[in-house]
Amino acid sequence: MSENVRDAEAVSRFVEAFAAQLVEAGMQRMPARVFAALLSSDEGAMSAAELGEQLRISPAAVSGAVRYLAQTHMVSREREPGSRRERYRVHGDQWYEALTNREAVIKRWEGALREGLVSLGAETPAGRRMAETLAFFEFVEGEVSAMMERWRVHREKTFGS
Amino acid sequence: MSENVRDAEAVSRFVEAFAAQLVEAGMQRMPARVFAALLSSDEGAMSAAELGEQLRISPAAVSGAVRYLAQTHMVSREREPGSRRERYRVHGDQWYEALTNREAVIKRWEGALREGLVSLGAETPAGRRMAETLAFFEFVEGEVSAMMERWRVHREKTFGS
DNA sequence: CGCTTCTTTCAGAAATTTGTGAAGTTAAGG
DNA sequence: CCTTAACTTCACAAATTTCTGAAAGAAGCG
Repeated sequence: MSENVRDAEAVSRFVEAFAAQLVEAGMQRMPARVFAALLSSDEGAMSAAELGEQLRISPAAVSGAVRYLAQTHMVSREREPGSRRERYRVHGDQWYEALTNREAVIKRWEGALREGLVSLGAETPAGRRMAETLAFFEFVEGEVSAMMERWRVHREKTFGS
Repeated sequence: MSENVRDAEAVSRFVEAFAAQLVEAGMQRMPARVFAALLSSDEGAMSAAELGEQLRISPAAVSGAVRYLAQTHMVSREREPGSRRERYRVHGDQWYEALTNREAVIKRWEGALREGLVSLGAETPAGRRMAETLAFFEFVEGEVSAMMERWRVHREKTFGS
């Protein structure tokens, strides 16, 4: 066993373990597996064919998974110059910012809460509870962007540019 | 239409709309609906029978939903004194702290990442990427508790004790 | 104790979700 | 243009999840 050949089985174990956690947190199985595979690849990028082979899934499954991941900004698509092959890349920093972009989710929660507030009346006990919940989300929303700013600083210090 | 009778249809609209958002964010349907119903109730608490009637679901469905919600600390169970009826309550402040308890989720992600780091080797490109990811989660974990502290202060100011 | 009321468990029917093969679309490269 | 490689879409089979009715299990109260 050569030392610089990645241990395919160790990689696979990680991919499946990490994907399982993502699934448990609500992500669909295929996007989770594809994402984990990209995260653990040395280049941080793979082609559809490579993904299909490593994960033993059909091109259709790869296609569906990467579409989802691209839409949610967890990976970006790149065209390999001079080829119709595409590569899917996890951008070291971009992806966890995307994770934080549950902001979109929070926004929709806020929308639903605001409507409820209107139709139930702000002066009812239920209305007051919902107003406080809404305030919490608004607070969090503001805090998150400040936190990401601090992270960038912290990251710079720890990992260099 | 009397003014102090809650408009059942408006409540229902809110419940279903808010629950739909929770579902979209990964929560199961019944827990989401039950939770939304509790949130929009004036008392912030309902019995199993009331939940079943309002949501048009079986006792079995209520039972499953509240078990999940109790496990994840989104609601607490209370025994109605002198009765075998139970009430399920959303504690104004307790529940969104529970939401923040995605911390448990993050902890498990960290676990998977650490294992991957070991088996892939910290000195590989993939290893470095995972180390940075891990550092991000560790950073977030610390920030979240500080944020909740600030929220409590902010809440005090805005809503009184 | 036994009756009654409420809750939980469980097996299964129904609905939904998931992943595939196959056909369809696009675009590079001769 | 035509060929061919790469990706996407779609209909369907399989697997999984969800919710229910029915039966069993607790716990108050007489």
